[in-house]
Amino acid sequence: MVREKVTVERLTRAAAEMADEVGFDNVTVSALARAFGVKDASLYSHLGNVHELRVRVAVLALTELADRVADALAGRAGKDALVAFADAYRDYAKAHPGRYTALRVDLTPGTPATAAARRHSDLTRAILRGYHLPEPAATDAIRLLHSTFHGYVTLEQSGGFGHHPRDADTSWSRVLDVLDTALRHWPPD
Amino acid sequence: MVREKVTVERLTRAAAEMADEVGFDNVTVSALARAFGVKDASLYSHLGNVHELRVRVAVLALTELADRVADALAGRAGKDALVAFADAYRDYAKAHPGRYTALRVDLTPGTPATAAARRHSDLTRAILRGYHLPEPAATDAIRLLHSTFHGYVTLEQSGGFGHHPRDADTSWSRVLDVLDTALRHWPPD
DNA sequence: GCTGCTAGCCTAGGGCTCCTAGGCTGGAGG
DNA sequence: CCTCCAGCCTAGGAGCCCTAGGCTAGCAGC
Repeated sequence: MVREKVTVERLTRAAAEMADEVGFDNVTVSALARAFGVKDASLYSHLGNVHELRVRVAVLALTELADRVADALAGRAGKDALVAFADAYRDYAKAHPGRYTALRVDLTPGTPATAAARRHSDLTRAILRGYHLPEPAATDAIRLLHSTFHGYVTLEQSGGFGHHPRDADTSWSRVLDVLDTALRHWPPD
Repeated sequence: MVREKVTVERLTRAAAEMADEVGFDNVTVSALARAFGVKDASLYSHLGNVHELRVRVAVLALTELADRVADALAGRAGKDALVAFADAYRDYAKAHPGRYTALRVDLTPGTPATAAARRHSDLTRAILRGYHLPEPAATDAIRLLHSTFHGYVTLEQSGGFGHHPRDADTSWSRVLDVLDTALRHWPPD
């Protein structure tokens, strides 16, 4: 473990990595201090409290996820965009389970988290551009997409699909087919 | 607080109530012991460790939820069954946020949790009876439904829908309409 | 009724976590 | 050169999880 200069940014990144390795709930101020070769009390020069650390990891994750999704969406429309978004989302969650779990922390309004969350919501809305849904159907559709992606990834992560032989990847692409159809034939009113 | 005889069942129920009131993560052995007017060390005559307590609450919640859903499904088929299931699910999560959160604990196989989880999965499958989906489409459909319900409820619970004026109930019934359509026109193969 | 077992409480205490208070120091800026 | 302060330290309190070991009341068997 190379002993780096302690900064809030480095602490946040280290916490995110630790979360992916040992689980978000096992990231503690003490463990982080140990990783930096420093006493835990010392970290309070950089952090207000544990909650701030957790929120920082959540914002980091939200930002990274939005970046990936934005990349994936670039130049795509319609089902292409839907699948790219969904895959980027799911791949991120798989690659960074701890960071993904961090997204569940209470992001009380007013924090920089709100901005990151808005960006995320805007990106989800961008998927719909190819489907030409008017409001309020668009909002309902976004909620459906977000719920399904989040739910699928969460259940998969917690092993909810392991009891059945059907491959989770296959189900996933089937689910995306169905969502695409749903968006193309969204009921009026 | 009436001081009741301490039993595992009473501890579990009290923990579930406490979870709904102060959040699942704030249910501790110490707090539970205080509620029973007893020292925390005393609870270890009844419980092996905190994890056991959490799993017990999760199993309690899973069982209660399965009961509600089973009630809701009785005598219904098709979209009726779908909506009844979904509403029972969402209503339970709203009424018992702490218990619902408990369902996210790792239910390692082998525990009585497995049985409760299977019952839950069987009930979800019962919804599909009216839609006549063959395997493996049925499994994919169950995964879609479960993901969407779970995701929607989780996001709603964590305030994810609060930023937009569109009513969460309205979106919910729209989502159910769309899922019903999807199940009726599930793509072949 | 007496004896002995056990369920279920207790105190004591160790280890980890979060966090506060206050002290020391090395290096940057005046 | 001297001052200041960022950023480390030690000390310590409080809460939580859990173990070890002791006391007691009530029940079972004689």
